[in-house]
Amino acid sequence: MPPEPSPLRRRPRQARAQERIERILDAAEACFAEVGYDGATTNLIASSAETSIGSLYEFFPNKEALARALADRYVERIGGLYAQLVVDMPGVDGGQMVERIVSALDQFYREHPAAVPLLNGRLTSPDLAHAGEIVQHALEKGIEGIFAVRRPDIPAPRRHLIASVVAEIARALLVLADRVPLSLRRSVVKELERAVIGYLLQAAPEPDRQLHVHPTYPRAPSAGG
Amino acid sequence: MPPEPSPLRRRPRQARAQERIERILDAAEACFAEVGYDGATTNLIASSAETSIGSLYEFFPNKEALARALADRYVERIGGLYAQLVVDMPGVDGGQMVERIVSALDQFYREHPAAVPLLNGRLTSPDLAHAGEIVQHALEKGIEGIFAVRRPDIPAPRRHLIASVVAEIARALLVLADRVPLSLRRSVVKELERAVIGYLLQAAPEPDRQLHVHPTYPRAPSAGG
DNA sequence: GGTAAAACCGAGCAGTTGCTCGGAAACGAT
DNA sequence: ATCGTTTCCGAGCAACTGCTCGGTTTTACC
Repeated sequence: MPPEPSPLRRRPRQARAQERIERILDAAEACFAEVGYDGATTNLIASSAETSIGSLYEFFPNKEALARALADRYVERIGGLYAQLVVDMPGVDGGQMVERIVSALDQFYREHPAAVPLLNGRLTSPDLAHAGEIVQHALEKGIEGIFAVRRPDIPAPRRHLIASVVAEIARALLVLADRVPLSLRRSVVKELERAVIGYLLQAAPEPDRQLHVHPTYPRAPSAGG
Repeated sequence: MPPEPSPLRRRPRQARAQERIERILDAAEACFAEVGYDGATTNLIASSAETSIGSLYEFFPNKEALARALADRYVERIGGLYAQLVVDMPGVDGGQMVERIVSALDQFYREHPAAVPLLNGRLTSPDLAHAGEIVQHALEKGIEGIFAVRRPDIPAPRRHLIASVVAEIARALLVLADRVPLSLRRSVVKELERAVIGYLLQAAPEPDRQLHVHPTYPRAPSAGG
């Protein structure tokens, strides 16, 4: 299935052009993250990349192509994140597995804040439909892959549903973690871990071994290690 | 703090004007739900309400006022939903409590699909900041109120955090439930119940009595009652 | 019917957006 | 230095957006 032509209008021949393209994508990412896809005008993106609107359209045929190119970078990055996780996954217990998945997703969303408006907008904005879909798909596929290593007994369709649910919960709570005062950020991420662990215990209880459970919530704000 | 003046430019004196206002709000809700806030032009909303753009601006000073008025209707509706729940809450167990909360939120989002873009856009669109905030606040306050009845032992700040987390999880998964084939909708809602129950067990385990736990996931698609 | 207020209308204005296009500047090869 | 290609530029166009305003129609009251 090769319906994925390069979103570039023209392939760069010189190094400076390639660098400029990267700068434009970085600027687009920052602008999308700050004011959303609709709010980010192409002129703003160009000037934010310290280039001209003409140069932007020299390489990207339209605004949608910016989102697609960004999504391609994201898919690549997500693949790397999960590949790193899946290799040493058999050696860790359930609680650590969740911890690592959450940590990886946390890192991803922090390094690539434009992923949020991209995923959010995919339902209403035609421009973002495809870009958002492939990112969402990569996220779910990665979680499902890790989960499959531990739980090959669960039928694939249900595994996929569980992966989707985990991906959605993680996205929702990591967005929440970003709006909350910085001092509360870590505690929201902790809640996210609890939510995922709790959900997995309900949705896919392990036959014998148990996920690590935190039976109490902290009463005092002492350092939670 | 009275910074909440009527979002109406002029108060209607005749019944037909009041009806027209309602029609415009209904149309705005439908348009926001279908193409998002930015995508819904005021001209589209007007013609969708089978009225003129002039009539729309006769009553609403600007586009933002539409979102605010819609948010006001939502807050009112949310209050009603929760009030209905909280009265007979002491008599039900934890699992039923979650079931009712989820059911109420499910009903709310289905009857008011524009709440989703409204809440999503509140972080990036200045127009939606206030409208989204008050709806989000109403949702969290409602959940927190119900939860407070059952768990007065949990400190208020943590109760609020838990309520926020539950509200976010519910929103994320109910949106997911709407994109999935209709035949899968109920099963996604079921996963939402599992997620909330699992999260509450992890985040706020009850001293003696236990939330109702579903220890296995369904192997066959037989009617899950 | 007369009349003043309320309600309604839609062409069109000012501002913005995505994007084009003709030409200038930088580059690589000779 | 010369020339063809690649890169860069930004004024400005066509389309669209939120919104106005002068005027018409409907209503309530006499």
